[in-house]
Amino acid sequence: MTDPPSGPRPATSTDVARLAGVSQATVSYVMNDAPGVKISDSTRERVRQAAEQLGYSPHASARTLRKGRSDVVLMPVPDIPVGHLAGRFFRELGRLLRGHGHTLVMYGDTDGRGATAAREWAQWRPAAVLVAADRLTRAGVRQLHAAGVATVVAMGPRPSLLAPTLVFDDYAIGGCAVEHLIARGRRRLGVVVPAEPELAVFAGPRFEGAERAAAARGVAVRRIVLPSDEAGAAEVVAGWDAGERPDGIFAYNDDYAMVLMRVMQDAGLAVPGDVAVVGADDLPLGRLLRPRLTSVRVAGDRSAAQVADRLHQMIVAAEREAGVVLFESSAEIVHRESS
Amino acid sequence: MTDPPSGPRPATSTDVARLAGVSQATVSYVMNDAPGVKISDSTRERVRQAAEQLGYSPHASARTLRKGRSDVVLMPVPDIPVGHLAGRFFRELGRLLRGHGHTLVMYGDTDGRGATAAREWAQWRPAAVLVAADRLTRAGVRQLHAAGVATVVAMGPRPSLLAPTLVFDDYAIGGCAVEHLIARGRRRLGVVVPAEPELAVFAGPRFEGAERAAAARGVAVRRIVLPSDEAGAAEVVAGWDAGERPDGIFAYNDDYAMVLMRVMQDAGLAVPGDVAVVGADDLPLGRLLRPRLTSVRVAGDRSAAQVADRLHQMIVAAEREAGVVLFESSAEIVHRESS
DNA sequence: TTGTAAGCGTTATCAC
DNA sequence: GTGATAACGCTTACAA
Repeated sequence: MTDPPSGPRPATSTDVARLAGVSQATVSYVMNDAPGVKISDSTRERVRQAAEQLGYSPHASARTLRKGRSDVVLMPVPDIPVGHLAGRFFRELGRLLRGHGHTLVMYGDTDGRGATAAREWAQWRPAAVLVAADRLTRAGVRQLHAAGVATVVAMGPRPSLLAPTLVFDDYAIGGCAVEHLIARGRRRLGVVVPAEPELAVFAGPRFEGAERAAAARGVAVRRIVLPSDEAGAAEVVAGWDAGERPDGIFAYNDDYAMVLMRVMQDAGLAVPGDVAVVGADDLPLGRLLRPRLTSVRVAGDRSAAQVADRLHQMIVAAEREAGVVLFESSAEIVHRESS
Repeated sequence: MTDPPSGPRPATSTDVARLAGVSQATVSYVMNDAPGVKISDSTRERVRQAAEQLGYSPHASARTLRKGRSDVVLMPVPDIPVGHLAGRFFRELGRLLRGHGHTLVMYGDTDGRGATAAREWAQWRPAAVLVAADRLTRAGVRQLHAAGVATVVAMGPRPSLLAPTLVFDDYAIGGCAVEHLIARGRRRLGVVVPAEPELAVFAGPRFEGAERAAAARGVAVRRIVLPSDEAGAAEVVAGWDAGERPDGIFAYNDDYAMVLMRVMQDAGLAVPGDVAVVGADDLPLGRLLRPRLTSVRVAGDRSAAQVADRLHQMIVAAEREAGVVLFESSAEIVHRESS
């Protein structure tokens, strides 16, 4: 791949041993606080000093090779924009996993799935793989397990049949929004589906959830395919007849809600007078709009801390029961002025 | 760290060799398309088949150990929220680096700096490290080079003295905004500095850039420490005397600009009548506001493709000249209704 | 054209 | 308590 390193070689444990005047194994014992091995305090101290002096940093690959598995929790991420909840959640999760001796790594891969993708992830012999549920196949999971990956965790809108799952419940988001709209007396409901295809993974469940909740109350919903740019959105709105125009819209998320509100207002429609609008994700900016945007807030039923603990436990025990829910997001309405 | 893997061991190149009836070395040759080694097509095919059948995935750590360096481009990221430009830029960069055989990896680390942090990054023997300029020290860079890291790249508002740099020019952003405000006839200028301390890295340069540009035109700027929440921001605005109130404000970025606009309007101030407001980052949402927000758009002087190419070249050649600018963002005003 | 064998730096199993 | 020593899976001279 690349040329060999030039310049001074990095210090190895052998170098440390030489400097400290002990055997190489002793260095390893000291560095890892090996259990069941007694090392005198003086030796311990000398080794520590020598390591410090040489700027010794154990070679992660050598360790992984020897142990058969790294301490990495691998999160392969294609180009999907990460929502706000997820963003915060994973930052926190990463911080917490460190406390358990793991390192959360976002791995910029292609958008492949199944066994082929799994093979690439497996190269790194991670302790766990955290990946979108729809990128897993039975063969892929098998491949990962065969590669010594202790734990495969799926992420998706519902429990995966292939692995324990972090459930980000997009169905509930749609349902919550629609229930609110109905409670506010709206009956001609519209649900935005982004025109941008990369959002389909989230949009599908949000729409379905909305549809189901509406159906349960005997209300129909209409699908509104909306582009995220103002001009395109304006065209969509301009195409509405007064009669068939919705009086309540779940706009997929706050971003689309803002575009929609703007173009509807420009078209002379009052929000919420003529049309109520509900977004999702509860972006800080939404509450600054006129009218302030009603939104579905997505929260977790469990803290990132609990997920981190559980994940660690699963890695250690090599648990791999499918269908288990490690985390489930909950949806709740934040009622403001737009609905 | 964790228990050893259970179940079937992952297939090794030796397993593949056995199945294909060739030597282990041959497997390596075939898998890597080794240059200067002729392998008959039939052998090649048999090896390929065997690898496929066993679901063989080469052990990245073994490869790294042997070669002394991995193909990873490591990007250690603490909890700093990534701006929009940066987000898009790095997604693109990641995609492009794959084409060169590298893998961009976001590494969730602590927020340490200097040699200690470098030691942790060095563990992975990455081909390159991409990191915030202020986390680098001379010792840290030396440590990385000693660990065989071919290339250390800094990211910051100006060329680093320690490494080649991706310059995200926050000075220019502040300057651009203030020049615009002055051109629009504003003379009592305010510059927002977020109350949130984690933004200081960006806020400092943006403020300084604004200050310098103003000074060059004989105008003073006033520092406005603004919290990001509406109530806090409202308090700040309420504290202004009519006389000393600014007539033009650079609001740090679009987020703060939106809060500021909202609370100023609620306080009875007209935008841009009484106060002109300029944001930065040109968020899509800004143009949806009333009035539509003027913003400083941050663009690149070079495409991510060029940076990827250059970075690859640097890795291969182990170039490490400090002061070189690999990328420099440019700032340009997007004039809308708020100024 | 293919096989043999020497390491890469670490951890773990034994002797001492 | 500490020190040899044998893997771990791979790449790459060099031998055949």
